Amino acid sequence: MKPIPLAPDHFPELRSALLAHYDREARDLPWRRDRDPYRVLVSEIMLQQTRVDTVVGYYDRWLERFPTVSSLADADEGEVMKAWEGLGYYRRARNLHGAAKAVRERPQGFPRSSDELRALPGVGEYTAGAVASIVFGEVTPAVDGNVRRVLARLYDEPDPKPAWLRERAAELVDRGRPGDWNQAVMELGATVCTPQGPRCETCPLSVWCAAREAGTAEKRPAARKAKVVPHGRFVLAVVEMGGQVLLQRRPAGGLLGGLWAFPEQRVPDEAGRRDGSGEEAVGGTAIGIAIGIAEGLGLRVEGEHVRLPAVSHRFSHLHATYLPVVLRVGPGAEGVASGGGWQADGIGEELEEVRPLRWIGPDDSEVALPVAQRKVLQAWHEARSSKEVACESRR
DNA sequence: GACCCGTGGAC
DNA sequence: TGTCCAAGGGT
Repeated sequence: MKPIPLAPDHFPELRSALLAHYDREARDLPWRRDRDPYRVLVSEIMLQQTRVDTVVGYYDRWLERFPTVSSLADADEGEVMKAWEGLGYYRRARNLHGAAKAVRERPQGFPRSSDELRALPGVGEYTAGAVASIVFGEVTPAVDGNVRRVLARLYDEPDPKPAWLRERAAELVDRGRPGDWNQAVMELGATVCTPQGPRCETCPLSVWCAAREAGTAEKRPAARKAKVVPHGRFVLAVVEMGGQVLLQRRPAGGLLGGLWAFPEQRVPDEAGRRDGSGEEAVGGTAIGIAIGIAEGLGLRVEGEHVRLPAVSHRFSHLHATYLPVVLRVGPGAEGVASGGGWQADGIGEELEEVRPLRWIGPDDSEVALPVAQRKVLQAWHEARSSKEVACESRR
């Protein structure tokens, strides 16, 4: 069947076909149960660069803990980060928290237009369009990765530019059901017009699809060349005292910002070693570096220092190898994680914790830890447990 | 436009 | 095992 060249004359028929498909096949997702602006905003922020299956659990727990925009605005930042733990791109959590505070400060309440939504932290062009169309019925496009792929195939365009995508998406939006339309295109991209193995046989748009006719669907849009991901190595100071370890809160803004982690120091990477075995090249110096980290925190280490197995972790833009070293400190070290305070940063109204250090146990469930740090904590706990067992057996 | 920013699942 | 990449935003 030869496709019909897609002209504006065909838009009404195309819209009806996709909306009918959506009405029939749409997945039952938690954030589709109602059109509460706060809930839809939460879902859209969580869904940024994150799969639906991953988000569902976080979404339900989040709304249980922060059911309204004001409850989120009033929440402690540590609790917000804890609720986001494991979801990644942690700046989203702080931005969502900031957005809730911004909404609370608005006399008009929740922003009702895409332009106003765009002013909230963490809300860009896509998210503003999605919320405005879904919740408030604004006739505006929402171009995400799915929409980009669907349009690239529909027009057989190898390298669709943002401006071109915005124009195509805007002219196609269904005037009566803009929110359903935007979700329908995304849903099609996620379930039918997939990156690999698109199911053109079942696609309601196939009769208009130029890529299907040309046999180029799977090549549209053209793949971007993969970048080489650099490797980094970090010595971690696992400072142990009385069954607890010392964590430091990472500065907001950077990698894993706002989460708690073992104090670290980056060490030069061994050229050509990407297999994670390069830690041996550091040899005993890792312990010396770890001691330096601890001393920099005002701690005096004593007794035996033991290295834990290296932990490899892939971030989106960095392949990290962590070299954890367990250090012992004597009584009196509690003070490094107390006596801290809060201090204005002199710019905004936010308070910055002066000494973000704290002791935690192996089963701590209060602080938000990155996945790799959780692995190190677990390795420390297991090493410690096995040693205790060994001591027991000698008695 | 390029780069930074997490994680887990599919192949 | 390596590779891709998923309902992007900020700088």
